[in-house]
Amino acid sequence: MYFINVILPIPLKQTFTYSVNKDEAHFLRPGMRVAVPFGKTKVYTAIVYNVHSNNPPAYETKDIHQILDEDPIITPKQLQHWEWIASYYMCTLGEVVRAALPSAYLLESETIIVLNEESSVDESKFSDDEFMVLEALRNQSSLHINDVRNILDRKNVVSVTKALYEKGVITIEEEVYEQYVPKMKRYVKLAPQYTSEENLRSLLDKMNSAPKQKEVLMTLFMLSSQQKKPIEALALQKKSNTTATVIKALLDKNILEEFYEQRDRVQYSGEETKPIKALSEQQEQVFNAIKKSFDEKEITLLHGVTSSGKTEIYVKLIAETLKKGRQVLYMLPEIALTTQLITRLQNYFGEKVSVYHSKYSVNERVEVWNNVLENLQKAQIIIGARSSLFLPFQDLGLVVVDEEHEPSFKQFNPSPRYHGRDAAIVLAGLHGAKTLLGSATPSLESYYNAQHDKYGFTELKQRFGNVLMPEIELVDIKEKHKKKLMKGHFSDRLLEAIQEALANEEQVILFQNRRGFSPFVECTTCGTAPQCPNCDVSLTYHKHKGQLRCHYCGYHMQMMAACFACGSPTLDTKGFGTEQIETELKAIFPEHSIARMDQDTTRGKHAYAKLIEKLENRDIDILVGTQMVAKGLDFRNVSLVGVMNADTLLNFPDFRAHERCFQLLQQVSGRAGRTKKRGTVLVQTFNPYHQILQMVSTNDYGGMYKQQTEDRYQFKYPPFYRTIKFTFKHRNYDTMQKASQWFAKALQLQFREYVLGPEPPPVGRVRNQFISNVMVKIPKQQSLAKTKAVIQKVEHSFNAIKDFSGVRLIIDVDNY
DNA sequence: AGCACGCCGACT
DNA sequence: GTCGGCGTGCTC
Repeated sequence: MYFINVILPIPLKQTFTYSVNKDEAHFLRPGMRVAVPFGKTKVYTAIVYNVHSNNPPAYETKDIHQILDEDPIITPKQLQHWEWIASYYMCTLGEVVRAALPSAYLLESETIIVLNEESSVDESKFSDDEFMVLEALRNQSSLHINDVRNILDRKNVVSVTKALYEKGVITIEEEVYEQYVPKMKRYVKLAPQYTSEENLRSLLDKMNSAPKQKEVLMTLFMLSSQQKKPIEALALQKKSNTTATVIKALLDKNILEEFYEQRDRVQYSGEETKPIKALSEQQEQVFNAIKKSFDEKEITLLHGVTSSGKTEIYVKLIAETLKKGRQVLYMLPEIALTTQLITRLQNYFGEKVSVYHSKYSVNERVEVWNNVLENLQKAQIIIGARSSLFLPFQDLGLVVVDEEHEPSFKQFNPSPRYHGRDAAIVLAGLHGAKTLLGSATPSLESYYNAQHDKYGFTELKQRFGNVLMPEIELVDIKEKHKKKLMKGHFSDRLLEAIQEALANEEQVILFQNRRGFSPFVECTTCGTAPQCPNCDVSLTYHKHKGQLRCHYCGYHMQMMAACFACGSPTLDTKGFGTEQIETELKAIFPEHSIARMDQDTTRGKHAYAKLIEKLENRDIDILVGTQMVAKGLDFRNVSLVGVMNADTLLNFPDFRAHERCFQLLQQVSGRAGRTKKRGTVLVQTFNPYHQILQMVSTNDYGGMYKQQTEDRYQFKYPPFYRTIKFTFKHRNYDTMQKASQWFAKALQLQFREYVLGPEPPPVGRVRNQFISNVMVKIPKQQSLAKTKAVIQKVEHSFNAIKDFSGVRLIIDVDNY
């Protein structure tokens, strides 16, 4: 008797046991995929966890359906890493598997219905729906359950299919489709019998009557003498300037033979690689410091101001790692994964670079996965977003986490809620690889670790080529308002600066961290502001579309002409977003080209790239945008950056608001003056004396760090305490409230004053779900394992309470 | 997570 | 009286 335990890609804690025969048991190894029946109908792709012969006593095991792999596609190290993720972030292995594997590797069965030919059909007893399905089947012979849904235009089609099945009209099958389709390329070659001189000559003689075909043959000979590679059918056709029909004729006459070969979708076809640039003196020093610190420490933090040339240092480290024959993972936040950077690395490393992120198609991802698994040359360096840490590395030698402070490294939804940086550090540990964290504004936690000798630490203090850091000036708009020096949302100072930059033919970036025209609309007569029907927020006015929109659930409606409540037409907009800034700018600078960059204008596939290109070509004089403009844009000609209102960043209700504000403003400032000329940054604010803004203006990271760590210590936040956040969601307010209160109480029994809440988040209802949060703070000396064990016990009891069964509980470990 | 089974309101 | 709504419980 042989059994396997498998991981199913679903949020269930246990593995599941299936029976296999002797041959299968010998063939199967952990990390292979099998298709298994699960529940009454479904077939899932599962991962073999182990093979054994312990017959589970409590239930009857099912047989597996099919083995899907010849060799494991998941390495033992990966499984180990995934188990760490599951246990640290308190989720199931199945959830990790779902996040980790390219979706083409995780197929689920689909229900197919097929016409039963033998049945005699008494159509008079059919309902309309049944009849429609039958008609469709007569044309198509088989239907997906989804097709049936479309035909009947409704969601629940079980009753219809069931009825048809019972009448014996159809049979129902479950099928698993292989989703990954290798890309095949067609090649042609001369049929083998013509390889002898003699046959070939007589062939060519015969061909005089078919000059077109003869020409193709001659081209083929020419091409094969030039290159050893097989000849692509398409290339031949183009080169000999002919049509597919001519080639087809040659194939039909068996003069040519065709064959297909699998081809990589992701292929680097660039030029030869360039030698690695020599480092500046400063870079060289830092490079050596990093290597020295790697002798003692596993992790090193590189604090390098914007455009100080961090990438060159990474490149050199990567080159050294490759020399040792080890793989490199270069991780970046998704938004910073620009073509600019990828091309730069490809210039140095050519085809050794592979890219992996969510914009890649499922097929491309499978290919990168396989290349990494096989440790191929072209997968020596992986550049990717956080999900690339799930790839099947064989021998990782270096992990670079660039823009280490970026909050987007933390995944929130769906589970696993892991932090890309932290999970990458653990991965590096498993491989005995070194980790380099890089940032211009390191996260407080990483800087703290570096200060306390947990990480090594190096610093790049000057911008490359000694370009000066931009001058940052705070503009007090409270005073400007008083003195009536505001024009719309622009102070006279900002307008002046824009005019000056434009006069010098330089570009301007304006930053406003809110999209739309205004975050709410208010009736000046009765004070009513339209709210989202599904969420507890006011609707944002989008002037272009003439719509009111909810930024939480996507609800939208026509902008009304008069107040709903009192019918008065005296509507006023409150607050402002990028759209309003754009509108005002167009009125003030009608002769200049103004563009906007936010979620609304970068929705299309290439919209973002197009905007960047326009900016590069100087087709845009002023760019208005949200956070998006803060990331990775590297433009020589931007001399002025304006922050429309810094206060919204400061007043964010989060313990990291000040840190984030500092980081964001520093990042935005980094966009200004990347060439010889010193750039200017103007920050408009109502609180010019706010400590954080003062520190931004003096570029005082150290001061910010000191002040913020004091705050964090006092208020018991990271890096001094760990936090775990629990979120409760339910469409009934009372149920949600009771559930969160119950949970908080249960936790308080153990953790006492370290439990916060329950309290509602700033937006207490989203998509008709009421929300409440509970937070646990864990002192450094408290055992994490024991804490999580207690939490799991509480969770277990919670799930056993029937009243709370509909309440969604979300656990977020390190919710920052 | 799915999915089936089972109990209560709006339609033929 | 049925259809179909979603609460509840189970999955090797």
